[in-house]
Amino acid sequence: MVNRIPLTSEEEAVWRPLMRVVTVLPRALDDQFAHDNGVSLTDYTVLVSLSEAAEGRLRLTDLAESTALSLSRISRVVEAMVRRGLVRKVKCPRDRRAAHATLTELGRAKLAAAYPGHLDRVRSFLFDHLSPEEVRAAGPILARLAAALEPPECSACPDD
Amino acid sequence: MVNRIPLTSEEEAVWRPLMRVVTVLPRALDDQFAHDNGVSLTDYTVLVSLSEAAEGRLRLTDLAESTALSLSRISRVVEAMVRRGLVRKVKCPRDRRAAHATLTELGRAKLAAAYPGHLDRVRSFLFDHLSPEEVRAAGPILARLAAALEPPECSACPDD
DNA sequence: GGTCCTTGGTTGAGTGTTCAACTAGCACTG
DNA sequence: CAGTGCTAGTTGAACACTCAACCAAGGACC
Repeated sequence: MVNRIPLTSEEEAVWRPLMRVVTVLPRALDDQFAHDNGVSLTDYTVLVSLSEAAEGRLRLTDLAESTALSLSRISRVVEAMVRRGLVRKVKCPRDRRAAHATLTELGRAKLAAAYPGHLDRVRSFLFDHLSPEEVRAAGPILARLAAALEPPECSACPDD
Repeated sequence: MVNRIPLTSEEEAVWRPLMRVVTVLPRALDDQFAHDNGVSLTDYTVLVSLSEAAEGRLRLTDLAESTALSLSRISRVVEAMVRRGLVRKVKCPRDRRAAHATLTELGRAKLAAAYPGHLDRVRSFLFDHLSPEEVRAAGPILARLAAALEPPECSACPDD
């Protein structure tokens, strides 16, 4: 079942820098946020998710899903953001267990303020080093990889 | 100085799944390690770095560099691994400030035991979803990105 | 409308991680 | 060889994150 043939050197040449990117990139982005604005990368991700949500609100569970963070983490992060006035939590009238998170004006403002610097970093970390063709080619590949990592609840996968 | 033009949709299609991969992949690998063997992804990375080091040893600072982890983290991680008998710490005779970390037999054994399962996951997360051409194409690109993230001490970069 | 199972969310306690302050040893200068 | 400054590593204290236990509400079934 386990394939013991080691990675080819070409595979190594993909895996190693990928791991490097995966460990360094989040920290690099986080540092930038902490430095420029008073929000962490996690906070920023939450702000973005909420700003893009239909009706501008999300249940915590959906927020967790859309940010790829655990529910307990989202629960605490949102709690902290509520304290700082970035988001609001409203009890869902439909399901009294659920809570919706929405952006406050301050949250929206923080997001807008953080955006340009973030964009700048994204370019300098990533797109400044990729040709347009590479960008075009990378999209579908990354989408496939991201999908492969979601498995826990695969929507329409054959039972394996 | 800051380029405020938002990402193109093609860039979005790269950035979003990349962030997803970057947040989910480390956790997925870590879970596997925690489950299969008694080592974390961080531990495993340390074991690999040491096993590949010239003379089989590295100063903590170099270990931090080669694993892309902070020195203080490495210091604590190594301390914990010493307690568990996976590595040994030897005072460097040349520089009495420095300490070399080396693998113990147990550490080497743990690494060997963890390797096949790890390999398996690497394939199922990554290489099972890439064609050989994609692998070949991705290597140099990722190398470039990883290099772009290292900036703190750029070896031969023009002063900017 | 009671019983049982599931889902949404919170929380206590433990672990991991970071930052800044610190010790100790090296290296250069005079 | 005192003085200054740098580098290797450690550590306390704060913070982030996770896991598992938990409560409260919905839903299904009888």
